[in-house]
Amino acid sequence: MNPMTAARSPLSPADRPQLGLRERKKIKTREAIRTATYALIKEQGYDATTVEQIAERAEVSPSTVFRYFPTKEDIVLTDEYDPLMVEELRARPAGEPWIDSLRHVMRLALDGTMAEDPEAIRVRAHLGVQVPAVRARMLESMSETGRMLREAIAERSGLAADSLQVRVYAMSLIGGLMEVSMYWAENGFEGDLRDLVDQALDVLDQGLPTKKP
Amino acid sequence: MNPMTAARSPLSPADRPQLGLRERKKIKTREAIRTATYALIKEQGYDATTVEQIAERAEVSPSTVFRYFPTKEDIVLTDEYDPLMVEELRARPAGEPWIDSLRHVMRLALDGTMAEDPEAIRVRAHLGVQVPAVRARMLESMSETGRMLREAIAERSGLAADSLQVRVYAMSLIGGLMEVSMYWAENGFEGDLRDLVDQALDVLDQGLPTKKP
DNA sequence: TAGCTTTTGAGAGCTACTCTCATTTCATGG
DNA sequence: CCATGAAATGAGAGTAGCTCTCAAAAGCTA
Repeated sequence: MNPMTAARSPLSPADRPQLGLRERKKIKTREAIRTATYALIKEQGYDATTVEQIAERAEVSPSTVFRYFPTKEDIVLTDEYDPLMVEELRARPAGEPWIDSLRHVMRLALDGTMAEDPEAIRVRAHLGVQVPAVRARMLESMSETGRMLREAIAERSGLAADSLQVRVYAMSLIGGLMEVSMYWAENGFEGDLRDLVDQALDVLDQGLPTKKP
Repeated sequence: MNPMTAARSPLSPADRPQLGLRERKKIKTREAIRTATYALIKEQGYDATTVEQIAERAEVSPSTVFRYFPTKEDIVLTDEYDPLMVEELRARPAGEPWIDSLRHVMRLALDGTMAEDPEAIRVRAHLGVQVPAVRARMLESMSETGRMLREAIAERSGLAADSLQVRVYAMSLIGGLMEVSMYWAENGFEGDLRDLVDQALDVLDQGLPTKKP
């Protein structure tokens, strides 16, 4: 799920001789652009950072930046994990309630990311709160993930993946999960994100705890 | 709620002498810009329509267009209803389950819009499906509405409006409702949008119908 | 090393959007 | 009804994201 996923490729460094020099260079360039972007944003903020500056620091031309990332927001947000998560989701036992499957997959993704680049996850959430364009792009990319979710839900519920019910349900999950990282960032990154996700999934599964019976 | 709300001001035409000439002109200009935009988009599509063209057809300068609408997307999406809906929501009896309140308010807004400008509602949904930027802006504006929703939910649930639970719940409703208009547009605007909203609210309230017990 | 393919850089161009400043247009009190 | 102040407009320059084209550079293959 996007806002809480790794920035750096899981196949990260370029020290793998089985790939041709060309491929290795491409990976390096990608990383250079991202690193430069993160650094500049940390120094100057998102809006004040231009693609030209990013290109300069990454030692490539602006054209190349756009060749690697379709938009400036994508430099911050792209992750290579989503496809993996979908597989993982599909691999869960068919009898398992989808909320549990989701819980499992989310935790997996979060753990993986935390281990690899605990900074990125925070930076993203933070930018999501501050920069509308980034938040928008985040929602976009999450709703793409939502489309995949549909199928998993459909399989388990017996409903059609493109039925109104399944679509609404999937998108409501996405919306709820999105809000978690917003909440986390707005409250100074307090607490363990994974616990927050758990709580959110409880709400999404069972509704709000009824406090006045 | 945004994507299904009126394009034209509920206080529409400029034939109200109690307002000064200045105010009446402003309303007229707003309408001229919106009308021009809708027409041009119908002719050429969203991306092919430039702000310059809009300005020309509306007989104002491009500067003026941006003075009235912060972004091009806003020309299509802005509505003056959201505040009204929040009031309406708050006016519902305190004992009523919020889902019913929401249902009521949504139906109200939809009926109002249908009566005033049945075209706009379709155009918006359609653009939401086709143009990522518009969809993004739609989501943005809906999540603003979601912030208001929080308070109504908080009042009725006894939880804090800014608690994780309430925020997640509110945003999941928003996500679900957003998906309705996407679904509607993608399926050729078949069926009554209000019925679809009703069905969506059922799902959001009770979860998916369990078809294999 | 020669020839082919892919990647890159340079640069022109478009458009959304911002800002400034002079001009016009409305409002108002004498 | 006109003079003065306030608000809205237009013109224009400027920025930045993003696209496209084309020629040079770099890696690949034989």
